[in-house]
Formats: sequence, C-alpha cells, structure tokens
Amino acid sequence: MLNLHALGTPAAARLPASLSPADDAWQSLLGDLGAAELAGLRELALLRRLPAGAPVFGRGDLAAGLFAVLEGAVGLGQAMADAGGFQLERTVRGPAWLDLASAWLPEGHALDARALGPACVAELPLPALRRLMQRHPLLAERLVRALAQQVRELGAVTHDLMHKDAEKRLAAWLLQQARGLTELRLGERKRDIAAQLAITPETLSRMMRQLKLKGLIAVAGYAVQLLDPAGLQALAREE
Amino acid sequence: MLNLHALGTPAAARLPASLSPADDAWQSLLGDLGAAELAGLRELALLRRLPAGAPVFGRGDLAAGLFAVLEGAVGLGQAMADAGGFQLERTVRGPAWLDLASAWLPEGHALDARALGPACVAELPLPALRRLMQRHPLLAERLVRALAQQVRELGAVTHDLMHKDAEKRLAAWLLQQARGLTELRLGERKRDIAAQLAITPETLSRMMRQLKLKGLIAVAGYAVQLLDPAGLQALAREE
DNA sequence: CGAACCCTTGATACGCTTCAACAAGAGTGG
DNA sequence: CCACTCTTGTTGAAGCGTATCAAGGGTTCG
Repeated sequence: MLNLHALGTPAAARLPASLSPADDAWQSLLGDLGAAELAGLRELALLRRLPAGAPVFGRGDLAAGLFAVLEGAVGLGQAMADAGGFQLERTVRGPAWLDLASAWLPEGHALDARALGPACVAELPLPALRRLMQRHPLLAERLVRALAQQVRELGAVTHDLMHKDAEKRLAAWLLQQARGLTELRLGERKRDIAAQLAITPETLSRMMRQLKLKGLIAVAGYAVQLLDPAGLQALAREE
Repeated sequence: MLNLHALGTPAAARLPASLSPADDAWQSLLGDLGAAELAGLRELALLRRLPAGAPVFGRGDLAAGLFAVLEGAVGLGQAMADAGGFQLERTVRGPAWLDLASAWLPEGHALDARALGPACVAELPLPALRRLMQRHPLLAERLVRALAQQVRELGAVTHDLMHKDAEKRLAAWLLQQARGLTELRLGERKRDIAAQLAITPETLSRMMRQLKLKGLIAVAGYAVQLLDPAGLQALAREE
C-alpha cells in the first residue's frame, strides 16, 4: 500500500540535498511534513541496518518506541520453539510501519519480528517522540491517521478471513499486488504468500492452478499475468 | 473490555454533581482526563439517543467524526439487500468506541452500524475535536492510545481466526466475557455470538455441548457456569 | 554427485457448513 | 382459552473446503 514511493521516488529529485535518504521514507509513512518535523524525526530516530534473519523485537518485549521498516522486508509472526523456525503471519515491506501500537500499551509487542532479508529499520523512542508531538500537532495528527489506516486494514483482513474462501482471498491478493497492472512478480516464497493468506502452500498451489484453468491468470514460476482482471475482481467480491 | 465501569461506576460518587452522566463514559474511553478536557468533550459531543434497530451510520458514508457507544449495544456488520436483514460482524457494548478510525480516512465508514437495542451514541465532530486536541496534547495522546488498543485487539482477532479452531475461540470468548468470574449470562442471541466467533449457530450449539460433555462448563439457557476455568484456558491456548 | 530446499500433485482425513426436521417459548387473534 | 405463527435453539445427515500426509520433480549449492 505504501510501497508506491519505494521504487521511483520521483519526489526525491526536488528535495534539498541536505536531507537524509530516510526523509522520503518519513514522507511516505506520515504524509507531507514541514522541514521542522522532518528534522525532529531525523534527530530522534534510531536507525538499525540488519542482516537477513536478524530479530527486530520479540513477542512480549516491552516496546520502547514505534518501529518502521525503511528498506527491505521484515516478517511478523511467531518464532518456533526450535531456534530456526518462524511461523510467518504478515510481512512488512519498507517503507511501512512495523509496529505503531505496542509502544502505547503496557503489554509490549504482540508478535516476533525478524528481518526476511537485509533490511533497515527505524525506531522512534516514545518519550522523545511524545515531546516532538507536543511541539508539532501536525505530527500527532499524522500519527493518528497512520493508526487509523492500520485499524482500517486490519478490519479488512478480519472481514476477508470471515467471509472469503481461499480462492477469493487469493484473487483479491493478486489484484492488490498488481496495483492496476496486468503483470506482477511474486516478491517472496510462495509458502510465505500462503501464510499471509492463511492457507497452506499446497492449497495455494491448487488455487493458482484453479485460476489458471479458469483462464483468469497465467503463471510461469514467479511471474504472474492477470489475463482477466475484471473476472478476478468479480471472483474476489463476496456473496 | 472497557465495560468495567459500566455497572458500578464507583468513581462517579467523587465527581462534582455538575458533570454530565456521560463523563464516566469519557473516562472509561480515554482514561483519566483533566476538567478542562472533559468540559471540551462535553461541549462538542453530539449525543443521540436511538431506538432499537435504528441505523447509526452506513457503509461508505463519509465519517464526519469519531463515534462512541455510551449506553446500550450497537452492531457492526453489513445490511442485507432485503431491508430487514443484517449480517452482524461485531457488537459494541457501551461504553466503548464504535468507530475511531473512519473519520481520519477518505473512504468513510467500513461497515454499517445499527442499534441492537435502545442505545445512546456520541459523535465527536472531527474539525472541533482537532482544535481541542491542539489545545490539549493529553487528549491527543489518549486518542492515540485508544487507537493503539484497537490495533492490538484487531490483531488478536485476526490471529485467532488464523490459528484457532471454533472450540478454542469459544473457550477464549467465554473466559473473556466472564472477566474472572465463574458465572456469566449471555447478553445477546446465540446466533449473534456465533457471528462474532465467525461460526454458524449450529456449530456454536455443538461446541457448547462439547464443552459441557468435557465438564468444562454447565449451560442452562442463557446462563453459563465455568466449571473449570483453568481447563478452558488450556483449551483456548494454541498449539 | 548428493543434499537441501522449494513447489507441485494426489489421497485421505477432519472441521465446519448446509440443509432439513423438530422442540420450546413469545405473541397474536379468534 | 386454544390454535396459529414466528423466532430461536438444537440435533442429525450429507457435503464442501481446506489441512495433512506422502511422494516426486526442479533448482541451487557445496
């Protein structure tokens, strides 16, 4: 959803050279901000560059700040008992918020987070951010808006889980990933896509074949063509 | 979750008589606030007293403010084509927030809302609230906290839908409703409870019988006793 | 080359829904 | 007061959707 600026960043050309590369990320996370707000964010953000597989935070850890993925992808899920395993629940592809909510709550983080590839993660420590919010009401409002956006998205996810079967969810997911184009490249392992759709890899494989047989898509490895976007849309719609 | 203050309101005795009855509601929605913030809220809130079945807002309607249920219960779901039908997705039992998010987003409300019984609903118009937030940063922070709480709860719901079967969800729901007590009264039709658990009424009936046969609960109509809360907890836990 | 992944495919099992029938109130009107 | 109808909850039988288990083929990498 917020990945629009990830590739081209046409706005970057117009920004003064003094701005750090993370500034575009803040723009796409919080919308347009004034120079003062950006400077404040840049000053208080703790940037961490992580290798693939590195943990970002753990379930139950006390959250000292807000977390965002600036580059790369981070997985949210549950670490398994055996050290290597990781039951993925959602992947966050930068730039996007990773955990906006936990810092405000006493329970700490709800899930484990670990880098899926090399990634750059920012943490905004809560006390400092709070002060910045008091000086810049615009920033506070933008945070509220970002939280509202997350509420909306999570609500849509629960709705889909309750009312759409696997095929419908896959159709909707393909359309969302394609963002209007008719061709798309799967950016992660199919088993991870399956995890996000709350189905098994086997079922995902079968559903892909179904859509192929129905002439709605063409699949070649990790490249997918949407042959009939309108048909997919109709399929994805409920009832 | 926030219903704790709904019945006893032991704090009410300590408040000056000048405070409107809605003040306790604001306290339980936003936490302790100063007199100035409360006065501001009381001034800008639009209160509506609704008869059973009255619509509160509709899917797609532009949201002009934040909505909260002060008294009674409001259902969130989808109105059916035939005028009477209503596919319930979640019920909000006052005092609790009904829709904190939509006002900040351009898409409007995500679901239809209608009173399930006689209810009292408050709307906080966004422009006025925004001004109030700028004068009272504490209020802004409390709103952020409330949104974070919703993100947390919705995340838990999706997690449960993905990883828990019907029996586990029912066990968890019973424990949550009982709030530590060992006896509880079902406050709504069983089919509505089933809708919230994303199962059919038939399955709910069968699951209740299952739990009864396992000796975990005793059921008599709408009265339920938790005979073995620890056992329920163990059942509700995943794996 | 083998080893370790990943994806696919098939057979089978299980959970839940759907459909149909029935019992138990609550209201209504004769 | 008794039929009559509506609504709700319960129960059973059958069927659909998805998971699970097991096997095979394709890559990549040591």
